[in-house]
Amino acid sequence: MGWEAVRAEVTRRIRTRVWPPGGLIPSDELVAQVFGVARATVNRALKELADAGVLERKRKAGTRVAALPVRKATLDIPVIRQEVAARGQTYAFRLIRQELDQPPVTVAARLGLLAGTPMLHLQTLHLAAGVPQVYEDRWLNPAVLPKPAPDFTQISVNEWLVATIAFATGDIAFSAESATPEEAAALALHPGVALFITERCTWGTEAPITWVRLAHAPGYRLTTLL
Amino acid sequence: MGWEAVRAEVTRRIRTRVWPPGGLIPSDELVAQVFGVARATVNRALKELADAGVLERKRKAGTRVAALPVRKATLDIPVIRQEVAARGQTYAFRLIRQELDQPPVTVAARLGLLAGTPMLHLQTLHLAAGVPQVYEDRWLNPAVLPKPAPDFTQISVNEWLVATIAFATGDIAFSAESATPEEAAALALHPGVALFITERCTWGTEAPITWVRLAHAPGYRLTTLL
DNA sequence: GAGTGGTCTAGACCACCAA
DNA sequence: TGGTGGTCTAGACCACTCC
Repeated sequence: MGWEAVRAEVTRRIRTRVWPPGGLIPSDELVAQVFGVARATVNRALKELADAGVLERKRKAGTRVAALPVRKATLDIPVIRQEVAARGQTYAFRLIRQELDQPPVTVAARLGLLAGTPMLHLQTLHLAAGVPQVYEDRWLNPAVLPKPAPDFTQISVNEWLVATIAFATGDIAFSAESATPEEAAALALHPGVALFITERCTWGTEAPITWVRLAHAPGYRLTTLL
Repeated sequence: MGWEAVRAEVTRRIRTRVWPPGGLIPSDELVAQVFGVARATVNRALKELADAGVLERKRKAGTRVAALPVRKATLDIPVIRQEVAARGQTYAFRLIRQELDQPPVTVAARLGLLAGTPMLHLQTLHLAAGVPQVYEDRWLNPAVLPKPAPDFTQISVNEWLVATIAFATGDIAFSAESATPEEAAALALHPGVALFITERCTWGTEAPITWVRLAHAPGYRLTTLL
């Protein structure tokens, strides 16, 4: 009996209400004895279920079946080039603007920078098979750039970042907004069209790195398994 | 040196290009010797990094630093009531319609049902502090209902499902769409406004369960840590 | 075929925290 | 403060897959 079998049997007992929602299940030790496996194997299985939101584990308090399980889904955030390539289309990007400027207060605040700090403002259009797909509005902390700075007309900022500033932390937000005149023009759409927006904030180990807003052309769907 | 320390040291070596993108890193065995820990500890740390998309592991081929790391983020899909309650607002819902009908072919196809199969069509409005938040359009397989059927004017379909049909699988998709006249009316908005759409498909162990489309009022953001 | 990661075991110690 | 989950170890066997 492997840890997957343990997980299967535990979920079966939960589904069939042998272990009802909100109820305590026996300790790892006891479960291990009953199932005839090592405690580490039970631990592995129950940890997995806890990560998935099915169980709640607390030292001393024991393991409890979640009353209202919060479903957790794992999203893949792909690099745009790969996403386009995966559909068998040719990828291209166009750097629309690149200049040092003062970011909006909202952006500076989100990154934790002083409002007056100048940042590199980059606007990029990403295309699939020649058709505009994503309009990217990015503010980049110039402090993270090497000297001389990379040529962002040749390598997209996004790809330079993932290849260079490895393993930063950050957060991400998804929303729906009507296309601004600027976005509509870049994506060749009518203003007001509903756009899927991805907004990302990234910090390195020492300094804020970048804030970016991606406006996806209509038809874009972010999907995942539940 | 615990597994978190191992993970930290490994990410440091990747960040500092000691182990460059695309390159092989030493075998678990060797890393364990060098770090002076058990192989299981190394395995735990490297598995974590592989799950996060930082490493690619293959038997015999070894462990490789991902060339273009695909960021993975974990989303929490909360029950609407909890989401509203978490903001300190009172939750309410209104069942707008409930009738047996033939689902659109797209819905039947997604669930893998014959096009002619009648399903329970439910439309629900979810409110926070009296203000419309989410318009829910749901098709439910009547085969999963007990007899007599629950009173969906008293308990929301969503909550009845999570409490009853435990541990189903499914998929979920997010997109942005302009409000249909129906949605605009229900949410008290102008037609054409950009709405954040969640579309979910759920299967039980034996039969398809439900297809649901949630239209979120403007301002809704789905956020997570990267 | 052989090297690698995946898993299991038995035992141990520790950190946490509800009782 | 004792019970519980979290982690580590040393050793073992297995499954996969590249060579």
